[in-house]
Amino acid sequence: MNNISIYTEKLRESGLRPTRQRLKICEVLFSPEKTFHFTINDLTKIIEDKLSEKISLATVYNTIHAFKKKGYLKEISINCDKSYFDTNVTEHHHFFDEDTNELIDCSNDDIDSVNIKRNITGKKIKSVEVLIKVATDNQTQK
Amino acid sequence: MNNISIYTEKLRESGLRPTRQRLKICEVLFSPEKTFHFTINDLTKIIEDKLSEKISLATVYNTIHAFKKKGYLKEISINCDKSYFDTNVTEHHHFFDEDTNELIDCSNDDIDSVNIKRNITGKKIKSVEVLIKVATDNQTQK
DNA sequence: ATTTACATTAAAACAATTCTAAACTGTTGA
DNA sequence: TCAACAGTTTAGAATTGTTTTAATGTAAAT
Repeated sequence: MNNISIYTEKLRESGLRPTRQRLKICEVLFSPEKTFHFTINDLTKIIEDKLSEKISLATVYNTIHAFKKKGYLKEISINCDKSYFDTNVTEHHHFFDEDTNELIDCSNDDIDSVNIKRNITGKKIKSVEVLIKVATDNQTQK
Repeated sequence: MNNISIYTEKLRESGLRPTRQRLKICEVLFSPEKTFHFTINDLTKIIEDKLSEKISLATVYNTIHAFKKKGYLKEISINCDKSYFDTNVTEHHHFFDEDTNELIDCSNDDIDSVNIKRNITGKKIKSVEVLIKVATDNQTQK
C-alpha cells in the first residue's frame, strides 16, 4: 500500500473526499518522518514550489481547517498576527524563539505536566498550552 | 495628588507626552481597582461611550503599544484573530472560555508553577505562559 | 509668542482570513 | 455507464484587525 492509498483511506475514514488537492496537501504534511510547524502561507508555497502545482489559498484554508477539526493538525497559540499549525497532534508544549520567530517542540522530558487546581463551573478543560518565550540575553522582552 | 497628576507623571516618566487622549486612556486603564482584559476595539468603545469623546483608532493603537513597551500592559497569546491586553502585568496565567471568548485570570493558587527542565542554548527565558482553554462539555474543540 | 518635535486624525494601505458564486469532480444509484 | 447530486475548487471580492500616511494640531522648550 503506497502513501497515496493511505491518505485516501485516512481522508475517507473521516468523511473527507480524497481530491487531488487534498492528497497533495497530505503528501506535504504527513509524509515527512518528523512533525513540523507551518503557516497556511508556508504550506501553500511549499505545495506550489515543490510539487509544481497551483493551488488556491482558499482550498488550503478549507482543507487545513477540515484537518484540524478531524484532529490531524493542531493550531498553536502565539502572540502573533498569523496562525501556526503543528503536525504533531500529541499533547506537548512549545518554546518560541523571539529572535527568529521559530517554534520549537517541547518533549515530555522538557517540562513537568501542569497541575491545575481550579475548575470553571460548567466548563471542561479543552486544552492546556504552555508557551515559553526565549530570546538572546540582550534582547528586550516582547 | 489626584489621578490626573499620577497619570501625567507615569506618562512623562516613560517618555510619553501627557496628551488629552492619553490621559483618557489612562483613566480607563489604570483607575479601576481591579485589573482587566481588553482588545483595542473594546477600549476604543469604552472611551467613546463612557467618556463621550471621539478618539482615533490609530491613537489607541499607538498608545497601547507604547504602554506595552513600557511594561504598563501585557499582551496575551490566544490562538486568535485579535490581540488581548491585560492591565495585570504580574506573572500569571489564563483560562480562556471558548464559548464566550472571555479571558479569566489564574491566581497563584489556581496552578502550580511550571517546571521547565530544558535550556535552549544561548537563549534566556523571557516568559512562561499557560493558557487553559475551556468550553461547555458538548462544545467541539476549537 | 514662536518654534519645534511629537501627537492626533481620517483615510488609505495592508495582511491574514473568510466568503461568494460559478465551474468542476467524486460518488451514488438508476 | 451515466446522469444527477453533493461536496470541492477557484479567482476574486469582502471582511477584519492593524499599520501607515500625510496633513493638521498641540505640548513644551526657547
